Amino acid sequence: MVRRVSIMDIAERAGVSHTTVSRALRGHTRISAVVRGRIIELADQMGYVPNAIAQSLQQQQSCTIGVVISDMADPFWGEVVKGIDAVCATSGQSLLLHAAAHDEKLQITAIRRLQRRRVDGIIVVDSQLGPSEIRQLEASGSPMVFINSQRTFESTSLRSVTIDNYAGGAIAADHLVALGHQKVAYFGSPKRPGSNLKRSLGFIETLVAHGLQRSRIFQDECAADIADIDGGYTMAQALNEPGVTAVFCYNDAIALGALAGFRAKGVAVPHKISVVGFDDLAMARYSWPPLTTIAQPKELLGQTAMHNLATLIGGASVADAVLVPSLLIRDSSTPLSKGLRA
Amino acid sequence: MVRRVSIMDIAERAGVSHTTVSRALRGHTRISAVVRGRIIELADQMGYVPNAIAQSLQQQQSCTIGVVISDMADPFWGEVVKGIDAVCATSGQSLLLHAAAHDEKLQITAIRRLQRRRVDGIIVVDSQLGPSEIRQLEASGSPMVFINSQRTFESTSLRSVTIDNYAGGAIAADHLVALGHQKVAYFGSPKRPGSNLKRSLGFIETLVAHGLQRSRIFQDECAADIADIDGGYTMAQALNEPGVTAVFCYNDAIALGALAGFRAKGVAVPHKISVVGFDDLAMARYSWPPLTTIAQPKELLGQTAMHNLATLIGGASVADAVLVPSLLIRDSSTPLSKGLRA
DNA sequence: TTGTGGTGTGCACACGTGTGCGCGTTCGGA
DNA sequence: TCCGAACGCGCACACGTGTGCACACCACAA
Repeated sequence: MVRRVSIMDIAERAGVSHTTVSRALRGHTRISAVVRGRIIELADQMGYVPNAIAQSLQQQQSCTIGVVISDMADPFWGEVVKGIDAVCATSGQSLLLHAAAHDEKLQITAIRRLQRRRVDGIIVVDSQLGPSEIRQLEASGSPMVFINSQRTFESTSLRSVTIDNYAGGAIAADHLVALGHQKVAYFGSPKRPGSNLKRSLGFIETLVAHGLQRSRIFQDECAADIADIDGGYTMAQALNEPGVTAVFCYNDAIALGALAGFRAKGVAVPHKISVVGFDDLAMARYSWPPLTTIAQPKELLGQTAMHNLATLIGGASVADAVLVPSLLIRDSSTPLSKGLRA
Repeated sequence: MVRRVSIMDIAERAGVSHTTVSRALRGHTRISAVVRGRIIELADQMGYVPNAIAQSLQQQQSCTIGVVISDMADPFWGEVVKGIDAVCATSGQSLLLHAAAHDEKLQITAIRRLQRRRVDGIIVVDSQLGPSEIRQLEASGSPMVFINSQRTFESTSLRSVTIDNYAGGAIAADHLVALGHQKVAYFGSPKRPGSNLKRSLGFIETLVAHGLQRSRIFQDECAADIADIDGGYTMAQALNEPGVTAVFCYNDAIALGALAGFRAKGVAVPHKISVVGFDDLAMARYSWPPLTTIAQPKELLGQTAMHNLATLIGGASVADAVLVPSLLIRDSSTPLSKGLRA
């Protein structure tokens, strides 16, 4: 930290007390115009840069938001953070970012570090914390918002913003039924049990509501210790239920892997089998074929979280937010009749 | 910022001065074992969380690194930031992130904000600052490292980490020549004139060195006001030089657009034309066909930048770093003979 | 002349932490 | 017994900023 000019330095040069300098620069009313003018000019000339750290200490607020993210390089979370930042920028907040892979200990450590830095609030994306950790965090008193957390919780300082996973599954089911598919599969992931269950439930129950028999809905799940994309590849290879003409995947990563798996197997997508993903990753547009998917409003997710966190910091209360995903039709899903003709 | 327990509170409860508490917690030597034990226990029991803001003020260093990034959602920069964070995490630093789109004013504003926060150093990724702004920043004295900046500069506190763009272009040329291509094109972008020039120069001069005539090297450049991916699409559509069998693109975004453009035009990649990109975006793996590209070591870029910045902060001097890209062969490029046979 | 009210400025403290210096105590050796 | 050294701890200050209160000054009216 380079030694920089302080208001004391300016005060000395201007022949006044640091109090006057502080007031002049912050636009206090009862300062004579000439003194204010001289101080402002002097500050500019001396290259004064206010010390936000000292201000934070004095004001008891840091104007900083802590964000805990599982993987910095994940484009999905990148867009969420973009949404968070957009709101922060308007309110003059800064973003303190900490990575913490999918590990409870690491996440807790990251949160503790942010609390040491006295952030005004914390946003945790993709949290996998258990009930005991959450209780512990609640005691710390920091306002927190969890985005797409796998658990729900009841507390005054802890809130969540989630996507409606059940609705997402239902939308996928509606889409495939509308296309005429009669025998379908769900490719799940055990790594995020909460959302996986809801997506599959929304999918299956809606299919049943449309009159499909449960015996015509096949389910598979990849191993927990491999990457989703590899899991998708494996499940596509392993799928040997005759007559299955459509697959709904837990997320786009699995779907992209499935596309590769079906291609390697010689099964044409979408002519032989339709594939639907979830998330709308940036790369879903550029896969072959471009992926039909249930799109999450990623930036909105971040914006909403930040907005609600600001409310929490302000001392007011907010409700948990649930955002609805939307169907994005591309080329990896097609009507059954057309598929059979091909 | 919630009111939290301070060392004064602990001191009061322990019946000692805050000095003793501070020393006990920081592992000072000349503190009796029993007092230290009691204080540590008390601190734990009272839920003491050190105030990093006060520590920063006292120690005159914030243990915080500022990062200015053009677009939070850009997966390329996501990986770079991941590299930065990896090094930061080992040294206990935190990351203060500010977004600033491709705009000199915004970038300067972001840097000023970080300086107010008294970050120990700043990393600017994808800077587009002009010479006058850079001179201005130099005067501010903060150690800074620029990643893939479009300009070079000479200063003690400013350093750069860049990819060897010329070498990247040369590698692409070597690859296409080795595949037997005799007439090729370069799809450029005017938005980043510095790196665009170097990539094209490395590409063209190497081709010439391999004996190719300049008249057999076709160049195009997209408009500055559209997205790269759309530019790639347009250039692919517009390409009507007969006999061109390979295209090297300024980056993967243009290459992905070109893939779509050629597909729409009915030109098969790679059978009729080979396409090579630059960057190795995550989605380059999942395009159709998977994209051959000149891969940038993105995480290494971030790690190196952070490493050099730490050296700069430590008061030592470092040289500018230049990293070499590598060829990543996928399916969008193929030998000429095979292409003609197909 | 005195009282009143407004204006401009400074003193002193607060925020939470770390540390140089000094003081009192204890301990060991001569 | 005495003295120096080591030990254990607190005072007071520093870091840079903001603010409640008090004070001096001026203008104006009574």
